[in-house]
Amino acid sequence: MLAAERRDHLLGLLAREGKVVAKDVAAELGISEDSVRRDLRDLAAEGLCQRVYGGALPASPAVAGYAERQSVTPGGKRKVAAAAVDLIRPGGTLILDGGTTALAVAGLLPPDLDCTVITHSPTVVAALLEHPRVELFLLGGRVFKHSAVACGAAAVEAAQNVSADLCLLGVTGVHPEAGLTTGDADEAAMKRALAARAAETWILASAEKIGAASPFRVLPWERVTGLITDAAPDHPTLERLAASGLEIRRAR
Amino acid sequence: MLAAERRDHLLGLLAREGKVVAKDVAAELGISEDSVRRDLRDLAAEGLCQRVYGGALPASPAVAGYAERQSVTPGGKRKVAAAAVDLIRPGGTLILDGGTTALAVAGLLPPDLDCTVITHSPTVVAALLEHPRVELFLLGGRVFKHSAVACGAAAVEAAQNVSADLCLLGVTGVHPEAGLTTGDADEAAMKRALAARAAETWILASAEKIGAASPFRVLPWERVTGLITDAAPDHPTLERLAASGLEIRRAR
DNA sequence: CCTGTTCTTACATGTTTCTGCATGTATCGT
DNA sequence: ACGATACATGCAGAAACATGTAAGAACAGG
Repeated sequence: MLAAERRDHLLGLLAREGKVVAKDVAAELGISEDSVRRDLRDLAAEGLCQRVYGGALPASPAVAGYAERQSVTPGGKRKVAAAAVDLIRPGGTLILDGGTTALAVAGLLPPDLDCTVITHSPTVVAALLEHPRVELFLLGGRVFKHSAVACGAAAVEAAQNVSADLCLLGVTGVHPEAGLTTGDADEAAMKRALAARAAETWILASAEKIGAASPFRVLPWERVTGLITDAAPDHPTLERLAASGLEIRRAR
Repeated sequence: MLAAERRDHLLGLLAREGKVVAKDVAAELGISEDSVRRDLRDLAAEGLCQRVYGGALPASPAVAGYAERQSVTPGGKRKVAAAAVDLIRPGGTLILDGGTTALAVAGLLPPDLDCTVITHSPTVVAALLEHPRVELFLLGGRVFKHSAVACGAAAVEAAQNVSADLCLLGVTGVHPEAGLTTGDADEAAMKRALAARAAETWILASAEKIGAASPFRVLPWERVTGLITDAAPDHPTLERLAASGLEIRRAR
């Protein structure tokens, strides 16, 4: 049992079950509670979890989503990504956000698709390096390590120099009152800047994001063309959004 | 048991089981743990795995994908990269080029090093995302897929807004007459722009580059602080360069 | 075929890091 | 307030690590 494995195990438990009890994990893995506590303390120091008496809870929404980077793309995100690919027109220009859903979109682009992809995510670039026809443009800036994208003033400024037909944005929260939200202020500003440079902006949000709210507002609904999700159409949040006129496309 | 076989075996284990425990592999293959550790260190320097206490874990897909595409990765690059790391001062700002040698530098940065890394390579960014203390700044622009770096007018312009203490550049040719050369004109211009923004510029060139020449000139010798290579000091090209006053540092 | 060189590998050393236990302290539930 | 549990700290043994060194294999040149 490598120390790094323990760490992953703990993060996995946090993501799956929403909590970690030091005593239980120690018994389960056959290690001392001290080691579990030490690991949790380290993870908390990195902002990956929140230490509480008896164990730990997932990190605050501001940094949540970091841990999921390692794991495989869940089915929901893949469905949403597949539906988003249908929006892309050959020969066009696409602004692609960072995050796992956008990364899934990159992976699903058909090999014969001829288009330009603009992104602030090095990960998306890496995923599309092998693509034979896509032209890549990278927006630079200070790299926000938690979500692995460029943001900040320089990145926002770089975004002013591009324009596109379509912008696909991921968010961490879609809420009737709070609107479209994400966990970091700079990231929110960057998404806003991206959306402003495209003729159409679609939001990609797998089911677990619907009804959730994060600290920072990304966009008002008026700036959004539509929403793609795999959540059931009768989800109360979706019904309210549809009633207010937002186009909602169901991924399946 | 050939060294290359061991390497493949380790990569296979990483892919199949998601981890490698140095002790176990040593017992399984009947070799010393030192050899396993050496191999893992080399693989980590090439970005093919991530070293952890007790063994290794798979590298992030973005880095592994790029590193795998490079056909030959001679051991010399690791030595050159290790020598380059010695030039980096804590708290300083470093401009890091793209390419496998620069990637090896990124992989060899000590975890306790506190510095800012500016790069136009998404791969380098991906390699340093896990680094706990390094601050990352990404220079954006059109992505040149062959070498996976941002270049072109936008990237050169972005480079004008940064400055650093040290710039580490890779080249594909080091030749007494042709000078420092590389295979793409835009890439050469980008390297030139990077070098112009740093107080010191060092060239990283493993042995096979010495005496070679590529189509496009990167920099005149006057703009270069020194050269790091693992080629023998009595290499005719190096002797000529040293005679003309260039500082040459031998990696071993 | 021989010789000197280089590279690789294994071992030996000292250092660092990890882990579990012991102690004393803080916090929780009753 | 009390006992029980969780916690932080210090410590010691163990494991992993880096480094240097020496023996052997592979190689190039004569």
